[in-house]
Amino acid sequence: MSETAERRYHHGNLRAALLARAETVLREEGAGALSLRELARDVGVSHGAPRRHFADKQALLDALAVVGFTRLGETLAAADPGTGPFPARAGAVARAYVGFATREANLLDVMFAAKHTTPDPTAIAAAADRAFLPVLALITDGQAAGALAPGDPEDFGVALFATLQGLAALANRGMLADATLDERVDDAVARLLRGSAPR
Amino acid sequence: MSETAERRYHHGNLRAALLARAETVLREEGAGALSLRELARDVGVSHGAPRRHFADKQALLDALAVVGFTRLGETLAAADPGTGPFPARAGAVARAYVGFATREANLLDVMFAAKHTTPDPTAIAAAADRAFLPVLALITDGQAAGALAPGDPEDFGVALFATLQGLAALANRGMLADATLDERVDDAVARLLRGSAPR
DNA sequence: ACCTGAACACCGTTCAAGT
DNA sequence: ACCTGAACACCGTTCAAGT
Repeated sequence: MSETAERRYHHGNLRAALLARAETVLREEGAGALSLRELARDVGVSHGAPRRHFADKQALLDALAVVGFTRLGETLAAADPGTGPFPARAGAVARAYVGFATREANLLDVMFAAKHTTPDPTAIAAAADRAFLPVLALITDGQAAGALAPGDPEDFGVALFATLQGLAALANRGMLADATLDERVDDAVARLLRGSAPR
Repeated sequence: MSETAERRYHHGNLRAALLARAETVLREEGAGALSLRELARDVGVSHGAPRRHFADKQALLDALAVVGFTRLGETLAAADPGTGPFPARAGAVARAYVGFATREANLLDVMFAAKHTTPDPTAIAAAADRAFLPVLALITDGQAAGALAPGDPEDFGVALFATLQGLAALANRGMLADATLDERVDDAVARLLRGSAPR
């Protein structure tokens, strides 16, 4: 294992290894605990080596954000049953979103950090857009089925996303004492759906 | 309460001076630029001195969070005209919240950071509760006026706050390209009000 | 009581040098 | 092309000593 594995490792897998380790540290200890030097140590490489693959710490965080949006997109796509009444589909996707947002709270912080000042800021935006594509399709279905008033699907999409993002933020900060998160989600989504029905 | 106990350093109160300087740095450069050592330098004191007033960096951040919630409460209270139709009052308060949240984006990050692991975590929670008191009163008025369905005011409050917090987050991350923030706020609040009317 | 200054153990970043 | 290791300038935190 040693010779070939070492060689392969150092020739092409360092970026992936750093990213994987960073994801674990992020999940377990938060973004504040991320250190390029410690990551390098963990992965068995000198502290200067990461620079080859991440120009600076922010570049590493940006790469984590892209990973996060990709995972989120998969989660959302998998959550939509694709058939059945619109409110049931919307509720399933909504619970999946806040589930992801609370399970991966630290990752979410990195995904929505206001810092992305790196070489290619569009990479993150593109990953984010891709993640929300399944939701936009769902909304279009809802309009076609007469459950939602017609109009730009993004209007409802923004309102829905804002609601869920806000609920996740409250939950992650421990500010949702009285009711459970899913109850809050169901209640808020129900209000939004009622207020977005055709009139 | 009135614990401005006039601790003196060269020209006055070190704790207050550090806090004031920290608020400026936070507003202009973000939480990442906050350094206890630099703050001490700015204020003309040795790097060990802040420790007298803030046990560690997190204690400073927590104190900033309390300041932020206090300011937010004042802003919300001032925004409610106190009379007039409920939707107009709710709209005014909603716009005031997102206005604060976008004007003081860095402060908001600190206020809602998930870190508060310090001696007195209840201080922040208490400040937050106090900040939202005026909104709860407004909701009660709305129920009395028949604009909102009866029930625990906190149910509507959580949904409203989540929506606004989410919109502010989107705006602060530059993810609200198409429409202006106030348009998004008005649209989302209108949906929420329609969906929360008595049936 | 409040502040100073040295000390310690960590960082991120840069860069000449190795392979 | 990829990685090492020394160097630099910064941190947060601790603590004996000063005032």
